[in-house]
Amino acid sequence: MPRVGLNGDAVVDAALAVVDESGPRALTLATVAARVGVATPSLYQHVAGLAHLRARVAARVLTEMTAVATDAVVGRSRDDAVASLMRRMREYTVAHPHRYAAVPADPVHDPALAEPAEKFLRVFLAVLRGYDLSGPAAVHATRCLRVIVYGFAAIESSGGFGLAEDPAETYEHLIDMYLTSLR
Amino acid sequence: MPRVGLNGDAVVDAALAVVDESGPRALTLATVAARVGVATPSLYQHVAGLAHLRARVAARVLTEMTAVATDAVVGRSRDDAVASLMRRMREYTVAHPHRYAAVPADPVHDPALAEPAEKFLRVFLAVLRGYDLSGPAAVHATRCLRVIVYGFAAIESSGGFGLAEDPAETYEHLIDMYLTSLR
DNA sequence: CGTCGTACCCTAATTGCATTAGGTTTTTGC
DNA sequence: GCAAAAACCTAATGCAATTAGGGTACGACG
Repeated sequence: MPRVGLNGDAVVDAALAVVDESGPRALTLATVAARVGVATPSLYQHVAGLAHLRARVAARVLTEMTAVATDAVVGRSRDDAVASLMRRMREYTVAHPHRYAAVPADPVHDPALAEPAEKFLRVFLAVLRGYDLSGPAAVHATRCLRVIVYGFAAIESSGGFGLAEDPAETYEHLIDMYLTSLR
Repeated sequence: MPRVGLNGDAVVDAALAVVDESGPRALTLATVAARVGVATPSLYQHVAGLAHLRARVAARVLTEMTAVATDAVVGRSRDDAVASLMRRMREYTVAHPHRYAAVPADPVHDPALAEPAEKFLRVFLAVLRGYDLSGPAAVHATRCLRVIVYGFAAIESSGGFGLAEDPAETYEHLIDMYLTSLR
């Protein structure tokens, strides 16, 4: 019987493919096993179980988003950087709507996700360093940014904007709103 | 054998109790059945299945939120009404964090939820009628409001705000930000 | 007061998934 | 080549949803 030659990353790859195609709710060990051509229990050689696989998927997505966010802000500062960050985040969630939904709203609570989540947040904090915000003000500003980016992405990627108006335009309003509030 | 005398609403009541105590992910027919003192298959007399039960729970929550929102805005207008609406929505999600998470992000897609979701949205639209926004502007303004309320609630109710700063203060910033944007 | 029919509720059985246990075979390091 | 480790398998268990089909309380109606 030919051996597949799997490893943890390959399993996460397959899981990500499943998520992209059918959403996070379709992510089951059985589906992933079928996709990589292996019996379900064989996956336990590479991941500790469904919960662990989900965590690894989320970690992968967070890492990707951190890369996108970082790339969006290099060489920019203040309003330019913030607007670029926000637009790129939306681009990512539009391109991979299900992938986005695979990361829990509270990544910090999962020890396996704490580090990638931390790194992701750090980009937001860094971009706000261009404004002189005292300690607490920086926290509030970061949270507001996060609320807007997260809230918009969650609603848009689940098809929540039913009407004809372009969501991109709504998003520009939100960017304006946020930048104005930084004054 | 004593008969329980169940009905659809009682099942939804029990489901809501489960959600309140243990979150939406703990909502299973087995748990609900145990709570009302009945064998699992007996629930099918009153609800069509787990998916249907979830939809009914979500509808109940949406209806509740509509009542809260409506109450928050009666006798008020413009900034006063908007701020009151936002604060009351947060109060609700703080009081029932799990309940909030039981309604899907895209309620309009589920035919069973379309009507209560519609009614809920109508409150938001109504409160913005106090500003003279032309057609598309009203849509964008409603969406922005929804993004902020939803995003904040989602993050706060999942414990996403780790730091020491008071989330209420962050929320006031968001209210200010939004009201300013309406000028 | 009886009895009839409709709900209401049950047990039994099926299916799909996660997970554990315990083999067997391929690969790898020496 | 050979022993040990690693990758994979089948078999078995448990839990939840769902379907099928049978018994029984209870209200309506004679």
